Amino acid sequence: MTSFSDLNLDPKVLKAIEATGYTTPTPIQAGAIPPALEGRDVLGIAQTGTGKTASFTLPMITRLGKGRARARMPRSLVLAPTRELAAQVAENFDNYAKGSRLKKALLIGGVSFKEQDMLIDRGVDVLIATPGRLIDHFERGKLLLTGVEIMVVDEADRMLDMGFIPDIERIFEMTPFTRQTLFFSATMAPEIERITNKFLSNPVKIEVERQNSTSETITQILVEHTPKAKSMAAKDKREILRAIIERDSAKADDPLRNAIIFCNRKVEVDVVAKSLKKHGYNAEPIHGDLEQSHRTRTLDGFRDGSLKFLVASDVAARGLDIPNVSHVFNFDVPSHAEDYVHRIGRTGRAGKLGTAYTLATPADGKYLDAIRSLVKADIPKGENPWTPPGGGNAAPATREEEDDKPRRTSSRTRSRSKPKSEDAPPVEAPAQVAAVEVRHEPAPQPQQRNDTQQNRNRSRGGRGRNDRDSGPRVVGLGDHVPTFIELSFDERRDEA
DNA sequence: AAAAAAC
Repeated sequence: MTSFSDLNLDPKVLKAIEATGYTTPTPIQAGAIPPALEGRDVLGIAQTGTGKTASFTLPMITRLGKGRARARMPRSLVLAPTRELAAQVAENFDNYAKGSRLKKALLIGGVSFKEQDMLIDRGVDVLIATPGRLIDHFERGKLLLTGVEIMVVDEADRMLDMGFIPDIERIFEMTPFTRQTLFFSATMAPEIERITNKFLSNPVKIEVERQNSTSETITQILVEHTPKAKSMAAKDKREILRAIIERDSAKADDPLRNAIIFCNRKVEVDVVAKSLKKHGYNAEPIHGDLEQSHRTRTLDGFRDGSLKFLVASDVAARGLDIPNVSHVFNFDVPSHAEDYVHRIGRTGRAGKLGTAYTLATPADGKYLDAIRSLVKADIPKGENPWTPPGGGNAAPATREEEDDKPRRTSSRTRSRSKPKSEDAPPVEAPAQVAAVEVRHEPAPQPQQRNDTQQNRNRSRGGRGRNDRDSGPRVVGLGDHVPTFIELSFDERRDEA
């Protein structure tokens, strides 16, 4: 078994790792760090929770150790899809770069440019950014990416989901082709494949399975409910949610200590958070419409335990590393099956046990099917601890007056009936997220490139990035005008 | 049916 000390990392980095208490690299770290240190491109196929972040920060710090940043010319660049993820990478970087003199800047939206500008002006070794803000800085002429030696794309599949791929391509094209690229994605969708073929050069491909501690430690439970009317679904689910919270808080083993409650829509996040608060629960919402400072504060509160219930949109579904989350609730069944895996992966982390509830109504059938087929397993059904007043679950409507309210109004917080949190024995059967195949492919063949000329002539203006494999035809950087510069603002906007 | 990311 390798240990970090076998990995040729900078002694100062090793010291910082030691201080964190880790001794053994995770599979993605063991696979990615050695080639990354050699300067090779790396294609890492790994989920969050596999130690992915350290697998690029550690070699980056080591490799950047020598050399010095120049004003406005960062030496490395890390791209992350959300502000929170970027901030998390920055934190990780701070931890491991303690002993070094490396300067870093975090470029994310929602905060002022001023401070970010100042840092860039002084020169940074590491730039950690979300695509939008990075491009904004670039457009203002505050930033040159021609000095980037190492570029990291984290959570590429999520970037794809969020429509960032064109931005990512533009950013790739602003950096020198001589850069080293470390590229991470949980899946290899065709579009991701295309990007990696285009921008990675003879990468070392490392594919690791979802960490056991994630899948095997999560108890998944499906709670089904048939509302008397469709419009009652949300209200009923809020009742069910509280009933489960009450029941599981009182459990002897693996009791509920805290929870992330995922909703599909931002308005629903607000409604559920408000409703929980109204019922005396310590809950706060988090989603993209909230001010960044508020988002940060809320997340910090949840991390340090002062906030017990985080009601979240999918902004918090992926990548966020929050240890000690005992429960995850899918208040809504996610409409993208992969999001299910990401959401429930927020619990059961670092070897701890976790419970993931999914509240479903008959309308969710086809999404549940998609989830079942993705995880290649059934989600065990658990008991619904809430009984609607005056009747069974599937009984015909008797309280129509409540149902007929317009949707907006009825989804406002009006929940009032006390949950009947009888001690229905929790029916739990452990389910596992299907393991992803493990494949280590240390050295795939070089890509065959013979379309250099076509690439060069493409209307988007970027020269073919693949020229790298077919000889030193591209000389220097001067002939390359970043694509987005050639487009007007309107064109850029229309492209998006 | 949506979320996220730039002013």
